[in-house]
Amino acid sequence: MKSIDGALQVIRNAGYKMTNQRIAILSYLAEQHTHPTVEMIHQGLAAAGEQISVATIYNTLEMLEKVHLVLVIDSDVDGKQHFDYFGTPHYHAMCTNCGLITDGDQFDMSQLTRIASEETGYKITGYHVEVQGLCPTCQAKLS
Amino acid sequence: MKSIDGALQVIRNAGYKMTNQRIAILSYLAEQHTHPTVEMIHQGLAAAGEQISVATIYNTLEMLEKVHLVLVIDSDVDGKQHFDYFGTPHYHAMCTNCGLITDGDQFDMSQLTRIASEETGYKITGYHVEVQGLCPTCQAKLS
DNA sequence: TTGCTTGCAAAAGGTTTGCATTAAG
DNA sequence: CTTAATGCAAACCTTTTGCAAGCAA
Repeated sequence: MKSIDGALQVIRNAGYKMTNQRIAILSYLAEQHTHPTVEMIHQGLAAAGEQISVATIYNTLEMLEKVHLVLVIDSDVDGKQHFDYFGTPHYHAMCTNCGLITDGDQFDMSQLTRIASEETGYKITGYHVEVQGLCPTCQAKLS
Repeated sequence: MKSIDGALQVIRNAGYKMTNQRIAILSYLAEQHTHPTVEMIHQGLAAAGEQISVATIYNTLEMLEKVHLVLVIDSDVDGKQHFDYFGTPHYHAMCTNCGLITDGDQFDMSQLTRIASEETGYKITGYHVEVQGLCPTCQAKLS
């Protein structure tokens, strides 16, 4: 489980106020090994006794994305946004059958921003690398 | 402008019927240098005198994605699906300000599927690499 | 002829918005 | 105090769905 101390610092430094809701959402994200949707966050917190409105969850996640503490993953499998509270650079593998999202870090993406910047002229601020396929469970299930 | 002959063959081989709507949509995609949304395709075809329902456009694009002739790009900037009728492997640069999507092919992604397959155990069938940032136009506009 | 494809319109459902209330700094 | 953040519910809008009619093969 990741610590959220550094994250709280980033949020304060960006000039945002610290609220109980933001701490709760961040704590929830830090202890998840999944890539939750807004609905999952909402229900997960509700199950823990924290009633936070979906509007606030959307607001908070948007803020967290702005300060680069979370990554948004649009799933074509379920059509929902999934959120990734990440520490180290990594790519995602998404199962086209069940929608499972798995993290990976063995692919070196250090050159991507440099090459993309040179080729397109963009001022690069982030990236997202994803592979699609069948997860091990679905491979077994469908064989 | 790309030829659609090969694409038509792929569609037939996959067992789909060939309709005027499908040919029109494919032709439209082939002559675009943008990454159109369903709405853009619908209006673009309407402007050319082709009235095709959005339901059919959605159906066709889903079919084209299944046979790997188009790529779906979920834009976080406008919240819509953009479609990419592609020939060669490439990555995308998306402008976080105006939503412009630019293609690039100078980054070698040949190892991505191999490494991802080994690391995650997925049976990889596709990938999507995207960088976010400010396009040259927006850089000038915001400076 | 067969059944995939189209098209219309309604429904769905994730996300956004307006505004009054609350609380952080 | 001042202003940002929260919460509720309605509104929004892209995408999906059901079903009747049309058209490839």
